[in-house]
Amino acid sequence: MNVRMRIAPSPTGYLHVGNARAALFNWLYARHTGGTFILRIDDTDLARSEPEYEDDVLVGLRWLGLDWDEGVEAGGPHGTYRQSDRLDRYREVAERLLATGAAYLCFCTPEELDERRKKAQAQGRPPGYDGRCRLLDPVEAGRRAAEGEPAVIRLAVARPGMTTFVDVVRDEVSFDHEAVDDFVLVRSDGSPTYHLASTVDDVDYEITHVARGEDLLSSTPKHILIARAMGASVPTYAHLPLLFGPDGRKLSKRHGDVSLKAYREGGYLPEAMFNYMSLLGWSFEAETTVFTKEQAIERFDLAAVSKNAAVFDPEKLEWMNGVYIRGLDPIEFIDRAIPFVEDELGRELSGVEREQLSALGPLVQERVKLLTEVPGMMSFVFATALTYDERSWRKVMEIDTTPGTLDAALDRLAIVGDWKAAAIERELRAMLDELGLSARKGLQPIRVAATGSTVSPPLFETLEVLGREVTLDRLRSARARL
RNA sequence: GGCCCCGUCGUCCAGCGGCCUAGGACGCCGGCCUUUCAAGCCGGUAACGCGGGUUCGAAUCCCGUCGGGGCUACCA
Repeated sequence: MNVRMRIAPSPTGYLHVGNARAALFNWLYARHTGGTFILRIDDTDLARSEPEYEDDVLVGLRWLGLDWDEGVEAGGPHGTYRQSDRLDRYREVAERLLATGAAYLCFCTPEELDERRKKAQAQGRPPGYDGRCRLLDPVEAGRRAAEGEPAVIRLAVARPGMTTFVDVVRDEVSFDHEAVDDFVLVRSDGSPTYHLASTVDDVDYEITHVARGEDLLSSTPKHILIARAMGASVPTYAHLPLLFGPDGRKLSKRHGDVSLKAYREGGYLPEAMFNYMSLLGWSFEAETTVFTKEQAIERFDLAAVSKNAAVFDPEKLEWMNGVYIRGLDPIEFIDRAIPFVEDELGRELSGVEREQLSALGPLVQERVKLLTEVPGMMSFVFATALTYDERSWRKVMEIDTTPGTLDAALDRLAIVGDWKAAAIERELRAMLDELGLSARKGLQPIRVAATGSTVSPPLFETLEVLGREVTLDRLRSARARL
């Protein structure tokens, strides 16, 4: 059987990391099985759907490296893969279910339903719809609807009854139909509900495996019932553990950054994001946490997905991002970092500046966890008038050996023959000997003078990149400021 | 309230009846290295929610209990 899986986000907001994780698991399994991965846009909620969000979904998935074989922008045998283009189809299915008696018209008003629900809940009964309109004569009901009386279409759920299915991650799950009410398929304005649209699409697109968040577990009997009523086969379901925020609740906006976009712009590498997210509810192997996309595809299995919810841990993600940054080819690192530097600078870098950046690149690369940290770590190179970090200045410039150190450094650096890190180091170490200073004490003033901070890339290389003129200039300025 | 799901270090995972005096990773703490900061290396901290069974033997199976979560819409 050819595996066909889909991810069906609603473009009502930026791509959520929970959805991105679900997309990732679907993609991994599709790739693992040599199946087909499909991107469908569930935009039945016309009021809240925005093109900007749809765009963000596409950009986000591509950024993560999740390519789709069918769907929006990729095409395929099923049209546009957008629910808003299939309204007629949902209507058609609903009419047929109505005709076969699998569904019925309901004229209860929202107010009545609300009232009855409250009462049921107060009495400890299942709060769902009580099925009252099911008793109506279909012909009579049809006439009322034709006359314009507002009506919804509900599925006639078998009662008594029970729906049982085997969930790939949770094994067998059953729902007594006591708790599955005759839910709405089509609203009184003629629009399909999520349950109808999503299930019809899954059937029409011949989806074989539905892997989605556990929040949809209790809706699954509804989807199975619709598929069966359509005379279609039921896909295999896999309900993925939910992603929690640090407070142990479903990850949502109030937890801060829940959009993938925030991570894309926050200096994270897609490889790291991919790796980290794949660990939320799954493990590559007991002792291994860092692995490639290919390795993940090779080993991924829905049946091995964990049942318990996972807390999204930003600290571990950041650590992992550092691992991936350090693993980057130096050229690649600079290429990826440059946009962040230019963004911070508000202008493009010149050729010379790019070279300086490249020279310092490998030294900075192993010191950052996020690409967004690069500008802060390199900006001193481009500064025309250096600003000193106040704490750094107080800590090392206001001690009594500093003036002498700077004077000595100035003298020695002026005569360094070949302005290279090795020569600079030789000269400065000789200076330390002469002054009887430890490297720790003697080099810090030079660092602060040259970079403005006690924290910087290694000093000798840094001075080499700055060049003799700029270095001497900065030492003089600092000396004058003492 | 009803239904459903879940319960191993603070967090993410490993464990699927004996290999467990419970393993890895993040974090945290300490040390080494060191021109700062990182990185790296070494070491440490820390968990089977609880109570009953089943079994020669239970983190692993069963029941209960407690706890957490999800759903409960003419949202998705």
